Amino acid sequence: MLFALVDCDNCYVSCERVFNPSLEGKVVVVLSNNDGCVVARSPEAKAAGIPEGTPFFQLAERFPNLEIHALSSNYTLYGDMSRRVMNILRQSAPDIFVYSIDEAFLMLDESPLTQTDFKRWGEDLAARVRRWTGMPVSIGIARTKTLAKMASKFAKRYKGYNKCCFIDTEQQRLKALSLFPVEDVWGIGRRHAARLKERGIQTALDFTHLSADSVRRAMTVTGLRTWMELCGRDCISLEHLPRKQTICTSRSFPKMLISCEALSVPVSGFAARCAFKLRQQRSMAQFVTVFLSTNPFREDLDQFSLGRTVALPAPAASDPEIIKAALAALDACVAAAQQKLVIDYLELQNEPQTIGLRPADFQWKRAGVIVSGIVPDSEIQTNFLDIPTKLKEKLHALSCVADSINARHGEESIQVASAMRTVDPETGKALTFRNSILHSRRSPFYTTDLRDIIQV
DNA sequence: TCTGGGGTCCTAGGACCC
DNA sequence: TCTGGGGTCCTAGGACCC
Repeated sequence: MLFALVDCDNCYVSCERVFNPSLEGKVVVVLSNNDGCVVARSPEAKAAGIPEGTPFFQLAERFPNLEIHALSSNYTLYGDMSRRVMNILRQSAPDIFVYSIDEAFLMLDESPLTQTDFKRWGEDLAARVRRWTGMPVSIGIARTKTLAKMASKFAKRYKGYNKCCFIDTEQQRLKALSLFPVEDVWGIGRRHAARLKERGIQTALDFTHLSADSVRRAMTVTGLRTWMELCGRDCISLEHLPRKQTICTSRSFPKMLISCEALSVPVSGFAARCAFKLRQQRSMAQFVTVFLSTNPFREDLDQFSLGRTVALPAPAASDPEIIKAALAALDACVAAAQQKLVIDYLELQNEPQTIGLRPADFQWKRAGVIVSGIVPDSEIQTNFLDIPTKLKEKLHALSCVADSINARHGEESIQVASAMRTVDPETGKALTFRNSILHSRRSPFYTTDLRDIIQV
């Protein structure tokens, strides 16, 4: 068995360039929600030294002489382009595992009967994806997934590979390991890389020379798996549950929020979004968690973060049920935050110089909803004599109808009112958590909205 | 002024049970 | 005087990924 890892080059930037070729060869970055940080960079941006995660507002002062094209993220466009690329990959290999929006593993049959020239096959596939979608991809092929990831980095880094690197023989494996920095290995993050370097481990090859025992001690079995994969033994399984075990929707707010009332609007929206994701994977959740946190960058303000979980009476995936539980969890969060303020107040009264002072309310910068205890909806036990069960079924059916209306007429065509209680004073339109996110530099929805279709 | 979002896995340690 | 042993479950926190 061989694994091919197909990875889109600079995915978000490449999506933008497909529809706006004038960005070709320029310094381009794509920003996170609210135009916060740099999340994707063109090769030119990387070469210019722009680090990933740089706050947008710092770009101008840190790179005054650079002409930077900064775009808001357009996840609708990226998701659609990703789907097109994955469909082409699916035609080339029957067994494919989509690992993220820009990556997929392809399982390749290596039996002597097939006698495929894999290097050539990979080059053809990359060329086909490019021709049919405009997206550049790099392909790594090897006997383990970790080695395939490594191969794809070589394919990306050196033009000579013609978009595909095949690590085939034992000599090629050792050579590749010796050229590969240990911090770039899939599964070795910043922390472990720093500790390894302290011990003089620089390359992936050095890492494989450690004993299995010492790797296990320092990096647990996950590190040991990486070690074995680099040695050529396939042991990272992709038997991933197609159903996620937790689902989370969270956002930072453009402006900080204080009151429970103000928080209830985005929290309802996050809850509805989680409920939608549950229905998409045909599952239901048993628990709903809400978390809040203040702005860690504002050292002048009191910092606090907390979360509260509410158990649902029965597994659910309808908007009203998940929202109701989320609002209960939000109430619990706000009550706990109030309690913390009271304790802080009592502490202030202990010191003569702070007697009479009252701590300021917390200013919340970020909130989120997590649903957990996820079970397939086919396994839900129903009791036909139970009236609440009947009501549950109706609520679920109602949400499914809303899903199909939104699929047909666009996201947020119809939704639960508690997620849109505020109105934009300027436009008079209902404000939801999604349309209140800033993305002033977003490209059009070229592939998913007829009004945005390119005119030639 | 302005600083992202969504996941998984593993381990240690405490609570609890008989 | 002398105070066990074995197990499960849950949670928080750390580490990793894109």
